[in-house]
Amino acid sequence: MPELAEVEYFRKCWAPGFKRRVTAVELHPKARIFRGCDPLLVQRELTGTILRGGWTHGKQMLFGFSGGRWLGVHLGMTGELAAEPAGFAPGKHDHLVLHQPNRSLVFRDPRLFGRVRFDLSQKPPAWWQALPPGVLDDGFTPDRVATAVQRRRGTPVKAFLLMQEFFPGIGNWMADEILWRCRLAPHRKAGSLSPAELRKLHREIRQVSRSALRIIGERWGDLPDSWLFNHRWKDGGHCPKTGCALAREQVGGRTTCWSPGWQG
DNA sequence: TCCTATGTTGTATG
DNA sequence: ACATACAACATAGG
Repeated sequence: MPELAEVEYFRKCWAPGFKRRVTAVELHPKARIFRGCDPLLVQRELTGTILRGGWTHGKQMLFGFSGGRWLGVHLGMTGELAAEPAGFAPGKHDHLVLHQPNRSLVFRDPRLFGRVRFDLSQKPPAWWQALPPGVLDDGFTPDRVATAVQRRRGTPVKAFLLMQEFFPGIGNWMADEILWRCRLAPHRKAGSLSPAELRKLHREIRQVSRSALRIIGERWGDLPDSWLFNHRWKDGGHCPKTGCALAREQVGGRTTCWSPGWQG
C-alpha cells in the first residue's frame, strides 16, 4: 500500500501516542520485520520511555523516544500502523505493539516485507540524516533531476522514477500518475527527455506528491476520478483524458498502466 | 488452481 | 559502471 502519502497517513495514526509513555512492548521476536536488528533489545530499550514524536521521509519513518531511542519503520508492501484500544491483544499479523495507558500502537504487516530499525543515540541516526532531499524539499531542484538523468540515461523513465535515491517516496502508482500527466510513455529512456520534458517532470512529481499528501496523507480520502489512479488497477480501464483503453504491461519489472494514445 | 499485488534486495548475466 | 531479468521474501484475494 504505502507510498509517500500513505506513509504520512500511517505516521499520523500513531500521533495520538506522542508525548505519552510506553508502558510495555509486545512483539514477535521471530517476525521478519526485525531482520537486521535485535527485537529483544527493542523491547527492553523502549519499555518505559516516552514516545516523543514521529516523522516521515519518503517511504521511511522515524519515531523518537526519550533517552535517545529511535525506531525506524519501513512499511514494505502491506505494512500499516494503527492505534488500537488500550490492552489490545495482537492478531496474527500484528508483529509489534507499543502499549500505552490509553491506546496500543500497532505495526501490522501480513506479507512481512516491512522492516524496523533501532538506534540508540542522542541525535537522529546516521541513516536518517543521510537520506536524499525529499521531493517537496527545497533541495529537490530541477537541477537534481537533470543530474540524475545524466547518471541513468538508459533507464526507462518509469524505472527511473522508482529509484528512491533520487525520488524518495515515489512508488508504482505515483510514477504512473506522474508520467501520464507529463504525457511521457513509460519506456522512454530517461536520457532522451528534452529540457522542457524534464521541467515538466519535476513539476508534476511535486504536484502529484502535494495533492496526494493533502488527500490521502490527511485522512485517507479518495483521489478524484480525473486522475489515472482510479482507472489503473483493473483490466478494461479507460483513460480519463482520451476515453481510450489503458494499457498494462511490465516496465522495469513492475506492472505499468499508461494511455498509449496520450503518452507519446 | 492460478494469477495478481502501492517494495526492496540479492544474484546472475550481458 | 550500467542495465536487465529473475528470484526471493509471505500472504490474501479475485
